[in-house]
Amino acid sequence: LRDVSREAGVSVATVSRVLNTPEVVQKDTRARVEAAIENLGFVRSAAAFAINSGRTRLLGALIPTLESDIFSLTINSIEQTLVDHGFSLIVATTDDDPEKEARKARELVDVGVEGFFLTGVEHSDMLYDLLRRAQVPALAISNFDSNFRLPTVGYDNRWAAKTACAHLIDLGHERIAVVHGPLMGNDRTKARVEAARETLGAQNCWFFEAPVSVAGGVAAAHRALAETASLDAFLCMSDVMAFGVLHELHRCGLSVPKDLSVASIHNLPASEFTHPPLTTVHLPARQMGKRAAECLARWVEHDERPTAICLDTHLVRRSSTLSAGNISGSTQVDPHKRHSR
Amino acid sequence: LRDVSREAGVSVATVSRVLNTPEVVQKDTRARVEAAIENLGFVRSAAAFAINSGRTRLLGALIPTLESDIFSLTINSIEQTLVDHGFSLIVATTDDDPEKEARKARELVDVGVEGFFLTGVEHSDMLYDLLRRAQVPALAISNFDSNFRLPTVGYDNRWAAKTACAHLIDLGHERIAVVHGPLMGNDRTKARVEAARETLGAQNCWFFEAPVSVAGGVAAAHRALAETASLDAFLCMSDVMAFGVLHELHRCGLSVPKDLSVASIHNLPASEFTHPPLTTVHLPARQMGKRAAECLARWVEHDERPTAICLDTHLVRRSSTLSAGNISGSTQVDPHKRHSR
DNA sequence: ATGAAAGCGCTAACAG
DNA sequence: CTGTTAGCGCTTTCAT
Repeated sequence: LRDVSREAGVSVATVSRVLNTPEVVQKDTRARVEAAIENLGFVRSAAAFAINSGRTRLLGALIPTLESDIFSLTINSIEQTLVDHGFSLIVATTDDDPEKEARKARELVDVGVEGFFLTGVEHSDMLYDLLRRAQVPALAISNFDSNFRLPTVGYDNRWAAKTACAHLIDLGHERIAVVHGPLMGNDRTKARVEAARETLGAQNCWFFEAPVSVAGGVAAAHRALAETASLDAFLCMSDVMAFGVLHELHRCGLSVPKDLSVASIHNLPASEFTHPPLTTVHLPARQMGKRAAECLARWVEHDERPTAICLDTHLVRRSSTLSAGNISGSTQVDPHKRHSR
Repeated sequence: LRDVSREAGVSVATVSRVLNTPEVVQKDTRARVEAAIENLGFVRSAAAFAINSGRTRLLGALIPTLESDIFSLTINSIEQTLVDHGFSLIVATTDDDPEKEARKARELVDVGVEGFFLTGVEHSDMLYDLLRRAQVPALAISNFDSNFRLPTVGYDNRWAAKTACAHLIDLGHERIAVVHGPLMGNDRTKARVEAARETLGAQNCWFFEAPVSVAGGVAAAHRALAETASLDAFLCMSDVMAFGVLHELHRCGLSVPKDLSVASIHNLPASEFTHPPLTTVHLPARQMGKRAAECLARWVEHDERPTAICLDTHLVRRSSTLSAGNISGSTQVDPHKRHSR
């Protein structure tokens, strides 16, 4: 910047002005300065700018993983929305480990983020402590809880699970295998599983935990089929696992929804095109990203602490569950055919 | 920091020391300072640190989108590897638009990134200009080209396409529908399509462009079936599109691989569990992320400009293409059954 | 409209 | 081992 000022024959103050408030500097002076900047290929120091303005225009997102579509969809949406507000996004993955989350949060504070997107409502005290000390606004996504200490922008995971359960019950299903990812450190899954147990009744459901992946779904279905007689339906806590369940069921010669129904939660773009198309509870990942980004941007920018936002979830009925018209007696005796319709 | 020094009754220099080189300061002094830091909840200013050290520990990734598994897998891997090197990752999406890419790159330079991951080898001059002026190292991923002006860490897209084509030809297929995403701004797709045209022979293949998504694959397959008689096989330039093709074929009552073969490129985690499991050319996304992250970290840290890295790709044969044993005459006359075996 | 000068919060010689 | 001091590169009064 000093070089530029010399090259243009003006003071550093003037150069700084054409950088920040070009309208206050005379036209020809500005032209000269801009030429100098161009010549010297000057790029202003981010650090120096930050130290004076107190602004870094950096936001951080702490998410379990990017390998799950639900999060990559959300993050993509957050990033795209943030552009319009002039922010850049640092992503950090936590693998649903609160310790790791706190560690990475610390690193993000150290590089100067002005705000955080956290996932869920289960965090370590170290993280809360950091947030308080560094005075950094933080939003929790993927969950809705108006009583949580941080503002939440998300959906009601319990409700989503209940919706799916109610649908299965409506269809007359009674014996249900619930397939879900690791409970450890994952409050969203916990909430869904708990809601399922309550809605279905503990004696009507069997729980199978496996990694959140297609392969995990395959493994869970395999175990469910082996360990549980006369199942009516599968309820998966995430679509990717449902993909695996569908695959395994097909491999075993079981027909969906004729022999068993499969319902899920997420509604990923691919879920419309499975065999058969998947009945699933839609979770508005993209919309959530957008709303969360807007909230945090406003919070950081205008110091307006947002209030919790609850996004709508709803059942998308497709053909992996019986259509109401089909609920008439069948007389299958195969152990894996449903025993009640 | 001044507050801390006052609270601890030492100079700011000492406080700075316990922050950076704690071992050089006396045990009890250090304890006092640390207590003061704890009391006041002091967090050092990232900007001030950066202005002095000249380091931000920030790297930027410019990718088309996070909504495609191949990129989210890569980014996930990059982020995880970077942690070990003490870097944080800013992600910015470009939608394969060089202008947008250059704009975002500019923003990233303005927030102080020390290095870039770019996608592919097609970029705007503005971007190169920026890279030169800001003196920021940049790596190109998803592609291998040892002659490219920037170091590349990727795979040979032409070779990947050729591998898939060769497999289809080996199987005796002659009339092939090539399904691919938008060519505009996407050098990876261009390379694959071009290689396919050369390998297959222009008179043996038909090209169908659609969005890179399952729905896009469905649409492309629909058009291919309607517009082209007696197709032998589908070659998809990305697995997600193959998922859609498989779906549409099944919907039309066509059997894979009996009536038509389907081959693809990517080998996503889900591709093992389609119906039938997908024959596809494996692209090592995670490994690429890891290698790229290591290269860029080393470059930024030790000023060692890396040399291009070409990662291995290989065909993963599954059942969406005929097994060699099956290549015997069939006498179907349905217009969409293959005419030659 | 422009320049001079005082910091921003911290690090790094250099002195003691 | 610890304190003093001079910046780092820029923004921002306050004069002119």
